[in-house]
Amino acid sequence: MAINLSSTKLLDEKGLLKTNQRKEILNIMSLEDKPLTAKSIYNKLKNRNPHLKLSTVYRNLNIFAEKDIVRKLNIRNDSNENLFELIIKDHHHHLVCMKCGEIKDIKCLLDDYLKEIEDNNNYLIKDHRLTVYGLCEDCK
Amino acid sequence: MAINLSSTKLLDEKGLLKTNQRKEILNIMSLEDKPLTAKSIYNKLKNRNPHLKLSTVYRNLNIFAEKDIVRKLNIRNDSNENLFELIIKDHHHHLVCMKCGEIKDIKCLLDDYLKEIEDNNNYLIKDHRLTVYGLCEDCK
DNA sequence: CTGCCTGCAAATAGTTTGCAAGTTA
DNA sequence: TAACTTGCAAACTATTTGCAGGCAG
Repeated sequence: MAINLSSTKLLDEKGLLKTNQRKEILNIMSLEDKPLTAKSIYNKLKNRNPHLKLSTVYRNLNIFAEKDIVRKLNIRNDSNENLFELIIKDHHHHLVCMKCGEIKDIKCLLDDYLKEIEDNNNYLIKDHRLTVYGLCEDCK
Repeated sequence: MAINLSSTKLLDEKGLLKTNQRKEILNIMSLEDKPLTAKSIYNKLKNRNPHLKLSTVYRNLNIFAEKDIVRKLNIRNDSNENLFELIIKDHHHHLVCMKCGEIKDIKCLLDDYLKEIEDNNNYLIKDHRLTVYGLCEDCK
């Protein structure tokens, strides 16, 4: 389910300069059906653009995160690298296989629960992240 | 709600040598009502034991995590440091204030939802972590 | 042309590791 | 004493930053 994304339009909307590096980063992220690390994005792109630097990827991912184009997950991979995913309209969570590392998207059914938390704790709830860990069909 | 913990008993049960450093780390963690970073544990302990090294804290937190004494959270603080908490019998989640950083424990009501995920995806679910972000009473 | 962006190199910061000396049982 | 743990210093790895040149608008 690759996302159909117009990277130039998105960059325009957010008031960011439309550079090739930025468009390529967004395009790669929209083609993948899972969160990516800065390094994996870099590796996928450096064939086409040998001048691209990892620091540029990091820099833009941070800018995208500030502009709510991208979300920095609080799941990290085994190498302690951050994972990033495009923010798209449908909110979802992640189901992670503890053995092979497969990540699936799962739907969110937490609205009632969140309302209860909000009332009980006198908080204004803004966001939440759920990660479910288990063994996938092949690994269990 | 500091946990009443016998660190020596716990270390015994897990087959770990009962050193002062380990006991002190566990005691500090049981006194705190929130997840701690390696550095904050180190800072709290180095007054009493000036020889203690940060690497020793890290080393033991990792050993504790392997032995299921401690849990490494996938929330990180602003400095990108890992947070650790004692694993205690009652499962719970975290409610984090986005402004002041306060972390509260909240109860888990996800059993039905998890069962549904398990069935829908053909996974065997082993664990899950929810973090809810918002603004606390004082910050909102 | 003007300011934002990138490549490059070097710095930061969190965490890990090798080793010799010290401690636990 | 034998095995395990710690202090110490140094390495490692992910991420960030300063700067000069390059590119988008």
